[in-house]
Amino acid sequence: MSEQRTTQSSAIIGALRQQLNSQTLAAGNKLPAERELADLFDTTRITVKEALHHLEAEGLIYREERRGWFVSRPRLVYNPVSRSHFHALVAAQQRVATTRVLSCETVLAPAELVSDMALAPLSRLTRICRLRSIDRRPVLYTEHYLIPEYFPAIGEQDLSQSLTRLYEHQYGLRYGRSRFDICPTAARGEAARALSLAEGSPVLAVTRINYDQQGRIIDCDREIWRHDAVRIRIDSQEPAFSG
Amino acid sequence: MSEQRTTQSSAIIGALRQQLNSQTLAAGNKLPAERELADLFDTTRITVKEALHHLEAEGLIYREERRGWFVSRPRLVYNPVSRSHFHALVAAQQRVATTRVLSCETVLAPAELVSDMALAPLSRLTRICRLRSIDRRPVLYTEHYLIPEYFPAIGEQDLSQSLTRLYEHQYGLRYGRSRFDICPTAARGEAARALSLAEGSPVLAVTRINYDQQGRIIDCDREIWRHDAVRIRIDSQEPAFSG
DNA sequence: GAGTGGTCTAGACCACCTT
DNA sequence: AGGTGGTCTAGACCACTCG
Repeated sequence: MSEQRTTQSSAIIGALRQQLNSQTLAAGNKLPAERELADLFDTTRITVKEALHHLEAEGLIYREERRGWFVSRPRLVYNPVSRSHFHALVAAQQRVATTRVLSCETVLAPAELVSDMALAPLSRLTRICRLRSIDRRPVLYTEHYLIPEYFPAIGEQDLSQSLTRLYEHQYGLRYGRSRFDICPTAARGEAARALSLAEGSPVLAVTRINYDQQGRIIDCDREIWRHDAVRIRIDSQEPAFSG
Repeated sequence: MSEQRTTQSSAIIGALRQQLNSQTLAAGNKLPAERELADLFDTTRITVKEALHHLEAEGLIYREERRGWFVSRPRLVYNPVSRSHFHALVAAQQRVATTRVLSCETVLAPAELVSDMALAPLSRLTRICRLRSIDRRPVLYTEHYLIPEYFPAIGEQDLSQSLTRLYEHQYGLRYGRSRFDICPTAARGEAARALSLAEGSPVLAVTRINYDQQGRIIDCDREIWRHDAVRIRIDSQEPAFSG
């Protein structure tokens, strides 16, 4: 029944958790350096890291590469099904959103998308990469893959706005049904760098395949969320077998 | 543009990833012991652990406490909105499901549920804890909190079956709407022990508040999934602002 | 240049699982 | 009893960020 063996690292976790709960360490604050914490708790950096990784996994703190550890802010409540615009959603939760366009180019369709989007082999897609921040902290890296035929000259548009809105106003395309995949995994490559995450940090990947109102696939988007920055909330009105 | 600095740990990650892709290490296999890997790659256990944690975060391998590291099986594709029964869902994906009832007792309502479920302070709830496995591997720990008045003598029922079915057939209660929260976090306490996860391992928490067809809250359930065992898939038929 | 985390060495003892 | 991961020591150098 031992609720928790008191290891050194769990003692550190407990102490920090208390400081976090009592707001002594408030959202956005920087934690003391790992070496400083090691001195404070009279142990080594490895043990301190162990404790920090634990709190990171819980989402209470986060890292920025070589900058230090920080106290997480409340998670954004996000409903991928409702398609609310990112900036509006963030504003509604009293936070400040920014979007930075990283790139927009034509690329060979990645192998997994060829099958997911039912493309001809060696198809080309327009890829738009963006980085979105809340309160100046990067929390979401997105890649949109568009069928080029439907979106001529999209590179000349303002891509920092809602793409959903752009699709509709500029190209007359509205979403019909979509398929979402939500998958906990690890940050790698471009996404890790953009989010200033260490390779292998836990993230939440949301992949969406979008159809228009005629049932044609029009694009696919991959969202990589910092795992501690988001909570997905979905309201279902009627269960599948109620009728 | 350095795609990946070649640290020792990334070399180990690469080597293991290759073995995993080529099925040399096939799903369910046990990896060599950490000490053995350290010898193999001529490094220390800490560096090996670093690499293993990385692959664990990606969901390619998993740990069982003090038993070793194993190759993950394909993720279960799960749609929480559709409410399909766990055993049926798993069988449809050519896997074998088992359910073990851990406990069923009356408890004081946890503080967060008092507000989420709009209960009177110090209310009592019936809590049912279960552990569900796929192909003999525990992957899902669930806690159901029921309003006791609606479910008299539920402790005498067979609780290893679908509770949804039991609600309907035994108590005449059918779900109306529900609210889901999906949140990546870390395993703690009872859930960690039941899933034989180390405290702090990443998990996916799915919390659901269920209303019946008259709009009364009837129960709340918390699901803790091993993060590498599941992929959530939701098909949306009509976006919120299409009509 | 100072400070930070990222990586790494070469060990050690302990708690728990398997046989 | 022997093997495994869990925890820990006491350092070290490197790469990157920031002022």
